[in-house]
Amino acid sequence: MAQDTTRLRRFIEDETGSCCDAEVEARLDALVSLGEAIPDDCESDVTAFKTLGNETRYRIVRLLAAAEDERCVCEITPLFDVSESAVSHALSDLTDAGLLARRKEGTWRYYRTTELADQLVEALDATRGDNE
Amino acid sequence: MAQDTTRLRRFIEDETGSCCDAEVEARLDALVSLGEAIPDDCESDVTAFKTLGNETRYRIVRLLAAAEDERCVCEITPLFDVSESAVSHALSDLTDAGLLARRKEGTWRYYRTTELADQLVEALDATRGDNE
DNA sequence: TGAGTAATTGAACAACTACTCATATTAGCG
DNA sequence: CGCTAATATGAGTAGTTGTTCAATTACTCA
Repeated sequence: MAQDTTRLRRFIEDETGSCCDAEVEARLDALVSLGEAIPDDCESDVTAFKTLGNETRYRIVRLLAAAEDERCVCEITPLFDVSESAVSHALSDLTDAGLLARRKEGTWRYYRTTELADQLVEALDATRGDNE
Repeated sequence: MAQDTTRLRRFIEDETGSCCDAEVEARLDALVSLGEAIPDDCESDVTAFKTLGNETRYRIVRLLAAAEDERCVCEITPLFDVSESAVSHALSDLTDAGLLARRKEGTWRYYRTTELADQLVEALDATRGDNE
């Protein structure tokens, strides 16, 4: 936001036949306030998406979402072709991103999906097959 | 999937008091088939998330989702602090990921969100504020 | 057809990521 | 306590990404 608006001015001229400074201003303001509809915690949204944008982490979430229940780390690890450490890192990142929750019981650790993860997975499945 | 299962065996012993090979097998199979509930186009899911996991791209999607209508590239560009080229790359990546659709009219290009993008944004907003 | 404009594309490179290996933490048990 | 097991954490590094700059395409109109 601090860019050249000559192209936008020409665009408005194209639409309306003419264009004064005030119109460019008004259009920009309207766009900016649309942009401001973006929630404050945009950063955490981006983090959630970024965290799901990796096959190992995404598959862990799908597994736990399908399970509809918590699972122990030792149940999850054998399903993946990466090291135990990599799975542990993945679980930890997912938890930090608010996509998984953890429970300890002795030396075992159980993970389950959060509401956020469930909603995102559901949103994806809802549009699956649609071509738009 | 091809990992050590000694830990899983001990886990089952812990739960049930004892554990034979068949039980370990059965447990693993159950977990594997949960894993197989993961859709085939998992890769495109990961791509969608990865693409939203960047602030520039995410904010473009939020903007267009809030607009509930198409917008010309020249309207979008001035709102962002990156180069025109970066916005164009972002729009292109989002389109490839199935999150935006494009329409040409003369030299102007219009972009709008797809159903997939709308659903994902909505899923996020639906859980906003929840602490789980 | 040629000048001018909107948008896209490709190359280059600093910044970031995802994994592995080694080590640390935490818990149960003799 | 000291041993072992389950998981987590940190450092290192090969590979990936996001941006910019420069060049290109695609369209309009005189």
